[in-house]
Amino acid sequence: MTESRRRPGRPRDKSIDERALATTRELLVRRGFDATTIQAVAEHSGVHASAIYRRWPTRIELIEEATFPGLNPLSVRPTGDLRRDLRRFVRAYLAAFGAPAARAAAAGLLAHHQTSGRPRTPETDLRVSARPQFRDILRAAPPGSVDPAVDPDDAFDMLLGAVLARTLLLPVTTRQRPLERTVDMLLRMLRPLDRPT
Amino acid sequence: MTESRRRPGRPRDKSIDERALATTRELLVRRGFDATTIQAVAEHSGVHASAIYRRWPTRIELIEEATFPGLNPLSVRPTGDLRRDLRRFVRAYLAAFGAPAARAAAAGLLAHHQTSGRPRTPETDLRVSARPQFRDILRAAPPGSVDPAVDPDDAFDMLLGAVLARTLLLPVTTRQRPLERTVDMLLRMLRPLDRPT
Amino acid sequence: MTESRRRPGRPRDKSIDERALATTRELLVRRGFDATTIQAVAEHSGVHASAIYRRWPTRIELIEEATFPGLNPLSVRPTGDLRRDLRRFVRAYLAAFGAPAARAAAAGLLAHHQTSGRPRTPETDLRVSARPQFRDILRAAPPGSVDPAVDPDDAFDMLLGAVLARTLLLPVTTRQRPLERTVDMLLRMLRPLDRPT
Amino acid sequence: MTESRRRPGRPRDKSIDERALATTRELLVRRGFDATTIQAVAEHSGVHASAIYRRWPTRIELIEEATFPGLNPLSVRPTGDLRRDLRRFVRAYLAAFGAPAARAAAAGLLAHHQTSGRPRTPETDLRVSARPQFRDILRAAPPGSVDPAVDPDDAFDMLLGAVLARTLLLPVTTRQRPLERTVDMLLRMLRPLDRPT
DNA sequence: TGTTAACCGAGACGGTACGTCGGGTCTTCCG
DNA sequence: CGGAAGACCCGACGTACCGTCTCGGTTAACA
Repeated sequence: MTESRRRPGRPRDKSIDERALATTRELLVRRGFDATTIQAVAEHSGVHASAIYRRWPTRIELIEEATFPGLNPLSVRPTGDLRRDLRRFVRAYLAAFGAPAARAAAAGLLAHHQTSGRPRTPETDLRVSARPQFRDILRAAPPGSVDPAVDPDDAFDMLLGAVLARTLLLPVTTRQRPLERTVDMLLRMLRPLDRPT
Repeated sequence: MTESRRRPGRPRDKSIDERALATTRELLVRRGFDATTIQAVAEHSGVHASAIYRRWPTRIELIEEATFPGLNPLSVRPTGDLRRDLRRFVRAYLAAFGAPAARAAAAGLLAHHQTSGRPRTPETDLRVSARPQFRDILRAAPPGSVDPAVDPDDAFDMLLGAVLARTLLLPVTTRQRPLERTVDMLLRMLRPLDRPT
Repeated sequence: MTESRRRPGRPRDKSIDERALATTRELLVRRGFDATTIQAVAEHSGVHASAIYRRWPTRIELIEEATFPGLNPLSVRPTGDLRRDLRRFVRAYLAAFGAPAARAAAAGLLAHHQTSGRPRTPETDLRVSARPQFRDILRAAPPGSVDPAVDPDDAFDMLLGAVLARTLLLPVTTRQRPLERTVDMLLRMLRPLDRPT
Repeated sequence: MTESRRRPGRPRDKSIDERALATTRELLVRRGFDATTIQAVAEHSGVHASAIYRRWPTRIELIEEATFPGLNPLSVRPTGDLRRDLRRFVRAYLAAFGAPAARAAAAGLLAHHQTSGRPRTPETDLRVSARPQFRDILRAAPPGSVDPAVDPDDAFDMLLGAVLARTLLLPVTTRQRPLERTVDMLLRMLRPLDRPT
């Protein structure tokens, strides 16, 4: 209810938000993070710079909203089929990071947050945290398929790293390693060490 | 021999290089990538800005040399003891990325190179490529300890990602996950699938 | 009426124009043309350099406006009394060139325009052209006091030269030759060659 | 004898002086005073900048020597024919100021000396003073042709101004007013006021 | 039917960094 | 010692963004 309180005065033009965000993404992909300045967005979008500053206090926040808008877009309900769950999870995870604009922005955002000093947990920078979902998947897996000695966080770190590596290191145009190979690596990591007859 | 030919003209003052690079690293750690400007380095180091521009045409190149100077500092001769080799490898790898200045610079450099358009292989951005050494280690491992079905590059990508994640995501001051855990994960990935006799 | 249309956007702070111009004149007199840099004006006036660049694209234009602001400040209505008209004319002319700041700037401006290549008539450099007024004065003189054989432009050139010489050659502090002597020289030049009884 | 004392060490290469001066004049004419920098002279002449600094401590002195080398090139022995003497005098005077390089340099040199603060007499800046010669000419004129009431310095100032005006105000390429007109103006100034018998 | 508050565009404001260029001085090696 | 080369310190140049601000004019909801 508190949300729907109409503010007095002239309402904002929603189309301005959209045009600004779309142009931001376009510039990120075509010109890169450094060149995605507020003035450049203003020029290319036709939205005046002050209308942009009215919505996003700094260019960082504009870029953040343009690339990682929602807080947690991942919601995969585990089925119990470990390989299938992991595949869907990795796919969803990559979808967030894999969008060209997101890939172009990720490193810049990380660089900025490196020093911003505000309270940070590892993944909040990119507004994507999926640790709980990952744990749920492992918990739903059939007994014997996941070694209880493996710390889920350790495995998640490896996965997060692999996704980041794909995102940050490869130019936007490069052909990506097939997703299935990453899932394989995960399964290998998780399975129990050996199975005494 | 060809190298030692004295160049004509007044020789450069080596201490200027050192002071500039040291100050650059210091600023990266204390103020972060964005604040490590050429003028800031000039002020804090006492080196005049033009002397800096004479050596590094742009601040990016200054930061690169300050943080990832040599091309390939990793050289680990495999002993055949897989766990030990991997441990030394990961440690050496982390040493390159783990230095506070390097951690502070890495994301910024990646962001910049994202669009610089010049020919890039995945790791050249940070001037660290260790794929061949990694393959050597796997090759030297005793038979039966590494599953031949595992593509060494897949495993290396996971490792690189894990290192990157530690580097980029955590603030400089954060306590790191113990290195041994990462080595464990790697060993799990590599070992052959057990077959019931 | 068309003039007074309010321009959109935040109006310029008029006091900035005044402070910058005043400081420019002051520096010209006290430090000279070469030392009257935009940064020096910024420092001494408290006006930020970017506010100066917003108004005058280059320091030459700033100095021009500070020293020879209007296009044609001379307007002397001839009375027919030749000596009196000339005296007032020369006085007005000297007033434009005689201001200390103008004297300090004139040579520098001329030096700059020597090569600027843009379309130039002799006096436009210093934005002072008084040829028409001079001709009016001669035309209004009583018959017989001005030799019709004298080309007014020739006489004007001599006058302009004399004024320039006073302006450019003498240090700002030097005592000037009395104005009346210059008027005398002009009258001598203009009068008819001889008067047959 | 004192002059010919051979200094120890390698003698200076005279051709360097000439090349530097010639290039300086060329640049003055083609690019103007501001663009005639020491580095530009070095590049265009092939003479290294340090060789130039060894000879002329500042660029101003280089330009001075390149444009107004000798101290007093005017020496016109009066013949008593006033018009002829004046014509030769004006011609000689214009020859010094009229050379393209000199015309291009004059304003700049004046601007510089405006503030240099060292003891200055009016014409020393441009190293040309011809007041004494001018007085000699008037003195040698036949009685009755020069009004004794005219202060020779007043007349000389008018002449100097006229020459300066031609030099400074007109672009290097402009067609000049014929010299004879200037001589006429001078004669008009000088002749006695006619008295009805 | 006005108020009224927030919108919109335009653009000025104080700042900071950029990378270039010129000024003169100094240091090195070579002839 | 002269010459060539080039490093050194210093400071001005003009551009580009940053994020804030002040305007006049517009647009809806509310009184």
